[in-house]
Amino acid sequence: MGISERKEREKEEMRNLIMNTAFEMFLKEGYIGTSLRLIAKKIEYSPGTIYLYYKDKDELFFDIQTRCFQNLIAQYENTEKLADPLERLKQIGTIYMDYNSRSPQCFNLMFMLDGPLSELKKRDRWGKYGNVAGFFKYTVMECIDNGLISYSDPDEACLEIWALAHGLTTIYVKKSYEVMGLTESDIKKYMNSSWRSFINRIII
Amino acid sequence: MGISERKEREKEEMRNLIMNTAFEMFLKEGYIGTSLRLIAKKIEYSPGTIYLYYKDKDELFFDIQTRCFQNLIAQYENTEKLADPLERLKQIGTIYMDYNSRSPQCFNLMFMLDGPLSELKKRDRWGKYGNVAGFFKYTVMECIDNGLISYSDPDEACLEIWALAHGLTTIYVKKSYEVMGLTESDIKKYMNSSWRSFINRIII
DNA sequence: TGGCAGACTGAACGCTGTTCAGTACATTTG
DNA sequence: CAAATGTACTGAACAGCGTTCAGTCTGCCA
Repeated sequence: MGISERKEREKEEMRNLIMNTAFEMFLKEGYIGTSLRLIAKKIEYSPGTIYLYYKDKDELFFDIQTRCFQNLIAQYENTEKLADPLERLKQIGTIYMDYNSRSPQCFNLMFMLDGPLSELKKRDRWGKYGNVAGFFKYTVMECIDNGLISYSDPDEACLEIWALAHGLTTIYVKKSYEVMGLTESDIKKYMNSSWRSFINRIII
Repeated sequence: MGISERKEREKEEMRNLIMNTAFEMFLKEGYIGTSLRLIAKKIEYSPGTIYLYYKDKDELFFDIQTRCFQNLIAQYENTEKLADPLERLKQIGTIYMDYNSRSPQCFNLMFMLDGPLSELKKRDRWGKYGNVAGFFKYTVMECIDNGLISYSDPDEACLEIWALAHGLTTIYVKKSYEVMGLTESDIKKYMNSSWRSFINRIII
């Protein structure tokens, strides 16, 4: 059945076309700025067509969110090779803040928007394997097991360490540092020093 | 000129009516869920009327955001009386996380939405007096001056301490803890312990 | 070659923020 | 007191949004 296979392939290609176009537009304009009508116009199809490939906007942006997570994971390619868990932990934070600062729209979609995130939970994508959280938790546990950081509960350790990096990133991306009268260059500098100082505090 | 005064008063009352109604609806339904048309319907006026009192939706929600900040400030009424700056610092974090967790929509408006925040900057509301940031910074500086916490740069100290509380709150409000496979009761517990443990780490 | 299945369209629905010509009433003026 | 002015308000209209669906068009199979 070569024909049905070709149709399957064409369907896949169309989904990819929509996804790639949507992702590109999303990076520039964000979630709200990327309408299905504009995506349709860009790929020169009618708005209704997108609904033949995606149930609704949420489903499309769920896939975009997944890609954002994959991109984040990809940043850790070289980090995984590091033998020293503490060194790994340091880099995880640095890379996390760096990637999210450079891709604020991805950060928004992954952690700031309510919609797609709840979808993520339903679909149970937070598996143990191959995702960022798992890698992070594994590293933290290794640090604890080797007596490198002063935590006993891995979950609490993960949350606290993540919260700092996440908080710094959020403050940066949302420009909340303006509340404190700081400039963008201030916070960029402080993000690095704060992360270093925090790591030093938790090292045994 | 009693008439013009009455008109002034009526104008003020109308603005308050819009604001109070909008704020009430906003607390329940959030920024996106609160449309000008629904506000207009609730106060039994036409949609166009709101534009006689507010330039646009952003300006209205800027005022709502201001109220959110005022409410946050109000939480610190008793805290300001504390003589011990370290005790004050502890409470600032606890109250911050508590208030924002109980009023997630306010938290969103204050720190997650892009629009009104940039307006805030333009209008220069981040003054030194009477706002949360000022009180926080003053407390941190007092801690440093009295040799209570191991920081030298007040700005870095503020940012790092805030980042932790802010990160924990963000993770809670946005339910991002689900990424780590944690439940809501988990994070509630960990938010308190993480804050305590962090404070202990920075105490000299 | 006729019929069918699937891809696609584009108008339509109800929603949004926003604008503005027109109305209706209160106040000021002649 | 009547006319003119001013202002508060309306509601239809515009352009955009996500979404639906009757209808069309085309390529495949019998």
